[in-house]
Amino acid sequence: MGQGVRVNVEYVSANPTGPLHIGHCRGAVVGDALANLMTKAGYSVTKEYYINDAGNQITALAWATYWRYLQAIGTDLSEEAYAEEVPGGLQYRGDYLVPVAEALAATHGGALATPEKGIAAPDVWFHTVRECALEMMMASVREDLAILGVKQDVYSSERALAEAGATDRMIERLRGDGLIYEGVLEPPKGKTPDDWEPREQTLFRATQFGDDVDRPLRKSDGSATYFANDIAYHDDKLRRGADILIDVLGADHGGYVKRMTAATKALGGRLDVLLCQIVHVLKDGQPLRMSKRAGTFITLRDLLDEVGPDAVRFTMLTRKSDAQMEFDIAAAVAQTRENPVFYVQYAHARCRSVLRAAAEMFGAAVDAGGLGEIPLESLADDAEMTLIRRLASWPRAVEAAALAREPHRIAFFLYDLAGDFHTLWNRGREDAALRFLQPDRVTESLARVALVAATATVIRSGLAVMGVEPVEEMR
RNA sequence: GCACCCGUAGCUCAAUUGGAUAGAGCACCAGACUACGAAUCUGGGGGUUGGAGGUUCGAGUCCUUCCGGGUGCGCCA
Repeated sequence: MGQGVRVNVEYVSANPTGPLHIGHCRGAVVGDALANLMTKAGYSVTKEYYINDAGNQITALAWATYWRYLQAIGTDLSEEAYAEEVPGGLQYRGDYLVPVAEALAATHGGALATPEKGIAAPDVWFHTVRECALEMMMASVREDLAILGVKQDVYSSERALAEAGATDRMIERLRGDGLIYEGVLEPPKGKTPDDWEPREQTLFRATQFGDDVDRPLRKSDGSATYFANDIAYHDDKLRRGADILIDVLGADHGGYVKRMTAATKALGGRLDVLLCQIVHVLKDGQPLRMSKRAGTFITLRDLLDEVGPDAVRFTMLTRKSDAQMEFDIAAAVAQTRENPVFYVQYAHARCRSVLRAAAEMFGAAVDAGGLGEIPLESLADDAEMTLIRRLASWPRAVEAAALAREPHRIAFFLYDLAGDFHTLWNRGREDAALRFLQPDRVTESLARVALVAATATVIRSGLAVMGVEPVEEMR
C-alpha cells in the first residue's frame, strides 16, 4: 500500500533535562508501534527523535549541574546562596544530576570552580558543563528507550540546526513567499498574562493555512522562538526526503497542532499529528499523582522495572491514543484473561505447544514449507472458519490501521484473534474430533497444524509491530 | 473567553472511517476440568451511544447548539 512513500515519524523528543517519565512513555510506545505499522504496510519509514538542546531549559540544566558539581568538589556554598546567583533560579534539583557532577569532578577536578570552590566565571565552566550534562542526559534517555525496545534511526539537534542557520534561511524563504510580516499580536481573550504589553514581533501568516492567529517567529528581542526552530526542523525533515511527516505529541502540545500543520503546509509538505492523551497510573486502585516539585514523579525506568517492557508496550496500545487512559499496574502484570498481554501471549504459547507436539508426532511434514501443500478442505467447523476468516483479514487490518494512524487496532486484532484461537482450542475439549492432533488422521491433523502455524505467524507478526516479544511457553 | 481531545452496558474500553440487529472483558446469573497446559471455556441478562436539533437511502461516526471531563492559549520549550 505505502509503496515508495517516505514517512518520517518523530516521537518521544523529550527535553534532555532529566530522565524519561511516564508522560513520555505512551508517546514512545505509540510512535514506535506506528512506525513499525507503517513499515509493515509498505511505507519507507524513518524513526526520529528531536533533541531540544537549545533554549533556556538547557541553560538551566547547566546551572543545576554546576551546583551538583560544586557539591561534588566540596563547596561551602549553601543551596540558597547558590540559587540566588542563578539567572532564573535553580530549576532542576533531582539526584539524577549527581552522576554528571561526579563525572565532571573526576575529569576536571576543581578546575571549573574558583580556588575557594565557588562559582567561577561562566566562560570557565559553562560550555563544558552543558555539553557533559546534555551528553549524559541523552545517554540515559537512549538507555531507557532501549529497555523499552525503542531505537530511533535519527537524532536531530535543534541547536545544530539553528547554528547552521536553518531557522534564518527558513524565515527568509517564507518572507519571500509573502508569509512573514512585522506586527503586534492581540492579547489572548479571557486570560491575559499579568505582564502583557504590546510588542512588535516577526509573525508568520499561519491563518492563511488554517490556524486561529498568526504566530511569532522572533521574540521582541529578535531571537528565534521555539516554534521558528521547529519549523526549520520540519523543513529539514522534508528536505532530507520525506513525503509525509508524522509527529507524535503529548496532550500538552494540543495547542501546537494547528500551527505546526499550517507551517508544514506553507513549506509545501504534509504533516499528520498524533496526540497522545494523559495517562493516569493506578497502583492498588489509587492514582499516582506526578509532581516534579515533590520529586514523586514516576520514571519510565521505575515502571519498566515493575511491569516489564512487553506489558508496558501492549497495555499502552490498548487504548485509542487520543483518549485518556488509566494504566493499572496490577492489571498489567495480571496473569488472567483481563490482561490482553497475557491472553495473547498465552495463545501464541499454545500454538507453539501444539506445533512442538505435532513435530514429534508427524515429523518432517510439519517443518517449514511442508505445510504449504496440505489440503485444507477438512477445516469446516464454525470455530475453525471463524479463525480462518480472522487470519484472512489480517492484511486489511494492517492497511486500515496504518491509514488511520491507529496502532492500537493491532492490539485489539490480536486480542480478538487470541479469543478465536482459545475458543477453538476449547472446542477440542468438548468434542474430541476437533482436537488438532489425531495420530490416525494425518491429513486432517496437518490441515489443523497449518491453521495453528498460521495463527502463530500472525500473532508473531502483530506483536512485532507492537514491539512485544512472543513467548514459546508460559511459565 | 477561545482552540483542540474525550463522553458508548454498573465499571474499563471496541466498532473495518457513513453501512445491515452497536460488540468484548470485568462484575452478576447458570454450566463445563480422567486436558494436544482449565492461568481456560460455553450460555444468559444488561444500551434512547451525555441532551436537543440537522444532513443522508442509512449517523456512535458528519454539521449546529447545549451539558460534563481533560489539555493548552505572545517575549517557556
